[in-house]
Amino acid sequence: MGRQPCCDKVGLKKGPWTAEEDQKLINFILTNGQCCWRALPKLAGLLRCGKSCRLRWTNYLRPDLKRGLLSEYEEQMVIDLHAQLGNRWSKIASHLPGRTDNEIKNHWNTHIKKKLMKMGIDPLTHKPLQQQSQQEQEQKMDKSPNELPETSLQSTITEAKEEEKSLTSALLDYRATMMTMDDIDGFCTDEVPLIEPHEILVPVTCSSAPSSTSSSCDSSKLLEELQFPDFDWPTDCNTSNDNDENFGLWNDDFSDWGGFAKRQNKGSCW
DNA sequence: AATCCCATCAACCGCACCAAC
DNA sequence: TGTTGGTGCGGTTGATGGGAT
Repeated sequence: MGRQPCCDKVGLKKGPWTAEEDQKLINFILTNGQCCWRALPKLAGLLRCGKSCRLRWTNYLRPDLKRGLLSEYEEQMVIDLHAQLGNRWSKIASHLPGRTDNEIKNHWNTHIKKKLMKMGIDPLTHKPLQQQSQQEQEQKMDKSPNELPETSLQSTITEAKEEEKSLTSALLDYRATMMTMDDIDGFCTDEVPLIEPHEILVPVTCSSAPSSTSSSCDSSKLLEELQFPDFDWPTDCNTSNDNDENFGLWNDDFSDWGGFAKRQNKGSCW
């Protein structure tokens, strides 16, 4: 006997969220806290499954989310953390306050992967591609040393390797710089520390308007305009409401939101 | 101006994990 | 100890916008 589906899908809405749905969800969570996602849609008057609500909240509506592209520093952190943790996006995201696993995963697949490939780094192993292919070749040689034919391709490969070498050293230089920054902050990626929000100094270039999909457009407007009635906003944030980049300012007082979340989770489960 | 193609990212799906019983 | 239900996670899909032709 298989598992029950997370929700009976009959009559439930799918696809992009409307501003109205967003508002319902936000209002409900801010009033009641997050708890029992399965029951939430009914109680909040939403025709969505609990899973969908949770995802919408954690990936898009949470007020502590940073919007916009990842900074160079964040990107480098993602790369370093990925080297240690692999595709454990939620773990990686936990080191980048205001970023979601989904966001990081998407950014990895669309930007970082390509960037690394261009630099001659294998995004899976984080090793230089040439070194990897050499290893693979050696393995092949071990298996069948006489099978490798000398082809004209090899000279081309050598040229490509030279190019890769320079790219790789460029990357290593870059990483060394980043490591120096880490040293300054007392951050060593080997330890994979939890970074306190106040330690993150990320230039918020939120002019990087939130994504352009239909639902997000509606919702970003909603988020800008929305007043959260029962929510104790950090003062910094209130003072910056007239600024389109205000989401970034959450970083300054992220701990307050953490406290809020804890409070909400602790006490107010209906 | 119309169409095609590609990149991006929000949202979905299915499985894994964990706590409660 | 096994079962069940709730939640979290990672992979994948599909809608959308923008650039190229």
